[in-house]
Amino acid sequence: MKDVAASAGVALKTVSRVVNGERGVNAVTAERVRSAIERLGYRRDESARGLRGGRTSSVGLVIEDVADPFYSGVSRAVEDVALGYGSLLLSGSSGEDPRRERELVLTFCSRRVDGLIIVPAGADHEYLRPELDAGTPAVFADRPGGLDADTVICDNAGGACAGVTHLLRYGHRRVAFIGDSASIFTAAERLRGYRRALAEAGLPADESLIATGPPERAGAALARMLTAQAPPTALFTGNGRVTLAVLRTGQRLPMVGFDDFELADLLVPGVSVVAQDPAGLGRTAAELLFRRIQGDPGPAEHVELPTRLIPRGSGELPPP
Amino acid sequence: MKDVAASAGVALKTVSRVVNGERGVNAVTAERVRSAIERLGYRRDESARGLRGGRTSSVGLVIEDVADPFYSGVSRAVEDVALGYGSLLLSGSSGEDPRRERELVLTFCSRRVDGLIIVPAGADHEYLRPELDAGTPAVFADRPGGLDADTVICDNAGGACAGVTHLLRYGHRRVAFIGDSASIFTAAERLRGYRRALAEAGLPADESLIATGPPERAGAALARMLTAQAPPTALFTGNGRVTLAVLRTGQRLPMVGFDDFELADLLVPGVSVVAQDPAGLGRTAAELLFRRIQGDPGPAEHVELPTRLIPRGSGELPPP
DNA sequence: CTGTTGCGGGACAACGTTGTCGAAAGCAGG
DNA sequence: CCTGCTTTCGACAACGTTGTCCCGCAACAG
Repeated sequence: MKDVAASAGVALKTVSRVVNGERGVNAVTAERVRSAIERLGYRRDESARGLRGGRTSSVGLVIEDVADPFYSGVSRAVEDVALGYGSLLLSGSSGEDPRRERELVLTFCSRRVDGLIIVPAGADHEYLRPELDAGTPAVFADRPGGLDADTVICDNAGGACAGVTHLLRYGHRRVAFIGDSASIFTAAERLRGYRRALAEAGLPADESLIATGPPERAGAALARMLTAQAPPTALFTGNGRVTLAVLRTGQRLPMVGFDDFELADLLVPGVSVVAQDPAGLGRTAAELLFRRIQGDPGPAEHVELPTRLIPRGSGELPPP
Repeated sequence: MKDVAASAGVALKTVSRVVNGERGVNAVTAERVRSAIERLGYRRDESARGLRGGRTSSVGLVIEDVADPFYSGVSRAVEDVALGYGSLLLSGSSGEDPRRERELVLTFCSRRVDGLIIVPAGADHEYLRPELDAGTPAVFADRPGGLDADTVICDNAGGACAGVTHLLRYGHRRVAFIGDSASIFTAAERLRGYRRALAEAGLPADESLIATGPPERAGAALARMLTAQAPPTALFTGNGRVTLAVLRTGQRLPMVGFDDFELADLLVPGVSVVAQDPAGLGRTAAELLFRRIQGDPGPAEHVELPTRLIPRGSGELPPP
């Protein structure tokens, strides 16, 4: 910018004015400055700008893994909203590791993001306190973060309950549940929904039909259940990765899965699912965040997004 | 930092020394500073740091769409490499729009990224010239960028040739090609590979068996071919989206698709594919970029990554 | 006692911006 | 001619860091 000013024979401030489209610059002078900018290939330094003013026009997003279609959908939606607000999205994958999540968040804070959207990997977010106090808003997405901050989550329990109830309607009385580790909030909620569905139907919950743990162990869990004395006649899976793991075993029994996935409709039979809306989740969280960034002071909001049952065949089969 | 210095009763520079682990600070003083940092919740401002020093410890990545599994795989790999180099990844989706790509790249440059990885949407990248001249390295990934910069691409033609040859080996003589718009580099290359395979087998290329255009029109194109006088007995699809579009038509004929995808193995028959390695692409491009950032001066490199044919059933069927 | 060395620590400038203030010049009205 | 207002523009400080230079002090050799 200094060079541009020298080249155009004006003061620094005048260049700044032209770049920012402020008034108070003669048209002729402005043109001279603009041509100097063009000639020198000058580009305003956003980080210096953020240093001087308060805003950096950037927001941070911490997800579990960009390569997971659910989170990449979230990411894309947040990016689009940020674009609309003239903001850049910084995003990173925590890989479900609380330490890495913390590291990412702190990195974003070091870059003075205007706000944060976090899919919590850990339970404790006290480390965020200084930032929140300093006025950097944060929104927790997909799972609650423990702090009294804005939160956008899906109706995990309700969705699971609806999915299981759907199976019960076709006459099943022994519906198994295979889900992710119970320490993960969404997994626990969905298990809660499963139990609620059974309770509402007046059925007892048989603990031998419930398995939780890493998705890669889901296949083995199913095999155990099917070879037991009283095997299930239907299955509810707690997330997309578990659903895939189960499908790969080759075992086909009536089932409904949590999370929609590409090609679910092309399998035979089509896989009935309880679908979340990743884009909606990302969009809602981002809109909420930008409202905060723009100064909305109200109390923390807790939004719950609905799920949608999509029947495709696998969930509409009666017991043998 | 000023506050920390005041609170610890030392000078600014001493705090800076402690934060950066420089020597020349008494252990007692250092401890006093550290406790002040803790007490005040101080966090070094990375943008001010980048302003003073040259490096910002960040790199930019422009892809077509994070929500596309291929690109999210690339993104994840680049992120992992960047993490290893202590660098933050800024990434954005161009949506195949050259204007948006340019805008993103310039935004990244405004933030003074140390380097760029670009999946080119447009053909002209002259706008990058000032940055390259200023010493910001750039690597083009998946497609060449026109400039004389480092490039990492897949062996599109070779992969397509291998896929088509595979079909020919099973006795097909009328293999159709349905691909993305010919204006896209990868699509054009794959079509070239298709033609090469036919030529090598001594077969004429029947233009009525070749269709290019947006994936959503692939289904219609296939329908036209199948109802024509001399329909194809096998099909090669030019990318993952086209493959999906074709599968959704419900038409099943012997086929091989470019790009692997989740669940390809669970369809009946399993879909044989020519697989690219998105993680490998991202990793290679990122490693190359960081070598440049660290000062490697050599001439522009052009890396070509191999593809892998994965037979799953759909490509191993003879003509009726 | 003097000169030298090393260590701990501080003052200051600079990075590239922008907000604040004020100066100079032009113009209208008296 | 003076006064008051507007337009145009520049000087300067400040944002949060870090590199450079310098100073004071203790230890040590001569």
